[in-house]
Amino acid sequence: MDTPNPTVQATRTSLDIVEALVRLDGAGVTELSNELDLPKSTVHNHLNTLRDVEYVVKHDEVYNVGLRFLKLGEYSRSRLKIYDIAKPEIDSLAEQTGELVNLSVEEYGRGVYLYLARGDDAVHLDTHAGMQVHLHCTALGKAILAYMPSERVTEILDTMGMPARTEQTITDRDALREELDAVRERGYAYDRQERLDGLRCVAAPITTPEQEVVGAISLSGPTSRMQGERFDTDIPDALRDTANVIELNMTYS
Amino acid sequence: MDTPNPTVQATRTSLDIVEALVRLDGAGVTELSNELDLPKSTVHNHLNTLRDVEYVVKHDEVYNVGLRFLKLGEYSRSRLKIYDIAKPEIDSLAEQTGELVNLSVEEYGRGVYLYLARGDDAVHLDTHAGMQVHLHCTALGKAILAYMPSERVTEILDTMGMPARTEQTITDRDALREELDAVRERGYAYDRQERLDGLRCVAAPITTPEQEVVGAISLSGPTSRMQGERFDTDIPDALRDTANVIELNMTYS
DNA sequence: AATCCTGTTCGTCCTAGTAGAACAGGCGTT
DNA sequence: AACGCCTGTTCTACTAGGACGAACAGGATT
Repeated sequence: MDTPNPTVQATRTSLDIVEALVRLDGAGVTELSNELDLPKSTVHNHLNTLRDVEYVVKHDEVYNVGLRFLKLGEYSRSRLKIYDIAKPEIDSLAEQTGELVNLSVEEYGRGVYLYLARGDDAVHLDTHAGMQVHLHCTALGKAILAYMPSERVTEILDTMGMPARTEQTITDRDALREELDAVRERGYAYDRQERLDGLRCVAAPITTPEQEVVGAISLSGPTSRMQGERFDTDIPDALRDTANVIELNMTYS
Repeated sequence: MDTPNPTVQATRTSLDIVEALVRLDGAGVTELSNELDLPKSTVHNHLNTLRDVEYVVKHDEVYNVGLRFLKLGEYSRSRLKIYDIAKPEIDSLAEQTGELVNLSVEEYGRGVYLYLARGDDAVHLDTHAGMQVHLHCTALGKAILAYMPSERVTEILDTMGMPARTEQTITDRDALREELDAVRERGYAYDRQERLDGLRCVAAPITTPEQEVVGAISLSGPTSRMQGERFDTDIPDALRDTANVIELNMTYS
């Protein structure tokens, strides 16, 4: 899986260019050529191709990614059964609590946000659909890790590492393992400012009847509102309720 | 623009494979090989590459597009200023009218839906974010075409044609030109079952102070509810109001 | 007017992607 | 239980075609 099998360099280059366009928020040929350390003509060829297939647009000597990606992105999300089913439940939980509620799944060892629902008092974060996060430093991630086979957890930690995001981030494997044990016992996971200072989250896993985890839902809020009974029981209960509804709808449809 | 300049074949192939994965809703190597008329090993190489860069996932011998596209798609949309600004206005218009309200822009001669807001009574259509439609058969499209330079309209009609979608679709150029004149006079466009039977839409363009069109908003509903004063004045007025708010926010921000 | 940016085109060399066949493993059938 | 028929994967060779560097063309800035 990590071994570089026979592979298509041109595809890598094209996608590198697309990613650079995102990173630079639009760019010209020369800029990309410098950024990626490729000859201008190569960059130009790829951009021509991407434009020809209508994946990239050009306005006034500035290239950018086109809306074909929107179509693909929407498809990549909607093909996941969990998205359709969880969306309305998450919406109502957000409205009910006023907070920010998220749906995410694991892909390539990272958590990917599928959908975010904002209640009236929801915090404003950098989170957005499609965003990737490390699993070890989020409630979502810990909820997912806790219900994964132990070997897969090891594998993920090996490849992704456990970088510190805040002072509170768990960076020790054994500590994380203990935390995951606790998550399994409780049935939900906490994030106490482990990814962002001032932010606390609670997350519940979504599993199949066979106890295979397919994703997680979480609720995020400022430390000020996330404490006491609300943080200890009310929100966890609400999340587990919602998770249960989603699980039921997943199995019977 | 249509001339096949020096171009990267491998990139085309990779994207062909991705599109085939969407079309087939997930597929195996052999299936793709048949669908695209390519050697199995070539398909396999591309899939390996796409998997290595984490754009494609594989579950049980079935390949599918991954969530990296979600990230790109969300970016491709959110980088358009009109999206951020129009979204809340459209949400409130949908809530207020109970119908389906859409935001779209033109790209490569087609209309692309950026966002859809559903009111309580909204019709259930095939429309989804990222979907592409012909401009000549939708209210959205006609609102956009009406405010485009005439040569660009000709160019688009030349490359895209004017296929009939229903009995009502305008398939004659002169008739369309007249319709576009009427749109400019009224300030909004109609679709009277021209794309889908039983569906009527009203659309208003979003323009810059220099009268350059940057997109359009539309409202769709069943013919039963889209008639009389509501269809003739109420909804058009509401759309123009919303469009004006969006235009103002676009210029002053 | 001359310099210094762009983006684009051209032509060559050799890489590296394509193609086809052979291999390996599961599943279902007989 | 052994066969055939699917998969996906690996291997090897040939040569198509993509990477590259330099040259070209057009604006803007000086």
